Amino acid sequence: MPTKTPKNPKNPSDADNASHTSHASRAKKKAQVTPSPERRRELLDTAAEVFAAQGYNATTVRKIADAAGMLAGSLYYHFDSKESMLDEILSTFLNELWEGYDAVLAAGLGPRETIEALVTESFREIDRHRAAVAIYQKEARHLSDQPRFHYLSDSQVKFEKAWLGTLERGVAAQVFRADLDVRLTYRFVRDTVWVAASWYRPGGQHSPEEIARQYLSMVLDGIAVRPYVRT
Amino acid sequence: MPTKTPKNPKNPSDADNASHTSHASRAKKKAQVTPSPERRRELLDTAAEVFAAQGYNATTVRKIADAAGMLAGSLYYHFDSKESMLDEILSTFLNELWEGYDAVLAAGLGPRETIEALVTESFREIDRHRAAVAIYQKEARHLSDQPRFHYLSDSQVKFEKAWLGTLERGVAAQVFRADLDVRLTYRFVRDTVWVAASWYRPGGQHSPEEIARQYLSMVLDGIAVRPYVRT
DNA sequence: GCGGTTCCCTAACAAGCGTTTGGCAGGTTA
DNA sequence: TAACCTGCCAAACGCTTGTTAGGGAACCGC
Repeated sequence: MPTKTPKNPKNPSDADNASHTSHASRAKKKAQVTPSPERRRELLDTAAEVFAAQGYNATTVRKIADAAGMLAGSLYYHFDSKESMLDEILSTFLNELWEGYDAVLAAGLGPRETIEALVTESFREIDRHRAAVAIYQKEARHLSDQPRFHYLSDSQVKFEKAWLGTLERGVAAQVFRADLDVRLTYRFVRDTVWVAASWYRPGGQHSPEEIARQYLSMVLDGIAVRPYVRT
Repeated sequence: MPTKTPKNPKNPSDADNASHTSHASRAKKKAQVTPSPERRRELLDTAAEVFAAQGYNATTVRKIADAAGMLAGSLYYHFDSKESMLDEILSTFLNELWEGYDAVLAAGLGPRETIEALVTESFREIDRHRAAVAIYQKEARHLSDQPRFHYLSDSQVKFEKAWLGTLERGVAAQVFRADLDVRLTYRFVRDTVWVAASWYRPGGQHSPEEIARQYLSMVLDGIAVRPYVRT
């Protein structure tokens, strides 16, 4: 990474709307320059697509520019760096994700209903942010070492707390099996949901809700035929 | 990738022991040079570890050399290129995997027992080739575009045939539920197993067999408590 | 003690990387 | 008409990358 630390560290009119978790705190270098947010979104969408397909490191800034129909340098009118594109993609996704999750967790549902709602919400997020989810899965682990991406770890901790907590509540309430290792169960449920982003294509034959329904059916009841169940 | 196509395309004593699927067919350039296989293994192991931790593209050849306690150029005494290290890591893993799988599939077990055996075998492979599995998962998709790595797609096709076939047999034999989308179930089971490589650490508190047992229990019977089952 | 082999180091190479700089066309405002 | 943004291009920058060439130390069999 030839990041020759920029020579003009002037710190101008740092006035952002401050809702984002991470990239919002970064100062905007060039003072007079104000690119339109719509174009940013467009470019971030194509960038996310390329990142997801090729991997972040394998994606050159020239490939992104290519996909966007422009030249490499032109991207720097809209963004500070390649890394800040990644940052914005991931943090935007996580913000939206937690909006949904927090709503579910605040609803005061029972353990089973909470799991069902979380899974359904997750598939909706995958539907909306397929590329971002795919990037997250591939890169999160080694990104979270960098200070800039610490919010990834934070999110993961929060994530684990929500899911694990719900599972434990469920075991205590005897709606989930007590003979399983809860951590193992957590990872099992978490992974099965999110890896779906690697094969899911929006507009396919199954809606997010339908996929969620089937996944939940498998996770909760298993894929084996039951001998005979009396209720 | 500064791969300046080598200027000496001489094609010497091409005599390999020809068991490997992919890299074995590549000619050895330098005629007089014969590095020891043991050292190769060692270096490949550390390379795999770094690849798995940082991602293939983010891993520079200098980092690998560092981890191995040598200098970047020295690696080229043992290997043609960075890419051929990746190749050898992946193909070695896949060869061993298919040895195990083929044995299971040839055993003539019933559908449920086949699934159980495949899952158990998979966790054993994860135990043995954790790094390679992690690399495979992160990189396989975009690698299989390159001709050199076409064997990854081939393997995936074979893989799908084995699992999907077994599941369908199971549905026909009424040991697996018929009300689920079989493809979805396949992806579910497949993903459930293999993502474990991302958190599994050999020598942990659970043996591969124990993890397999719990995973199978979840996949087959679900995590919900059953009302009352009469056999 | 000599030729050969094994394994690594030193030092460079050209290509590709992310990024910067300056400028120019088109639209908007005055 | 002039001044001013916005969005992009053209061309270069310094660094890092994968890779190579040549050499040298240690050990071998003879």
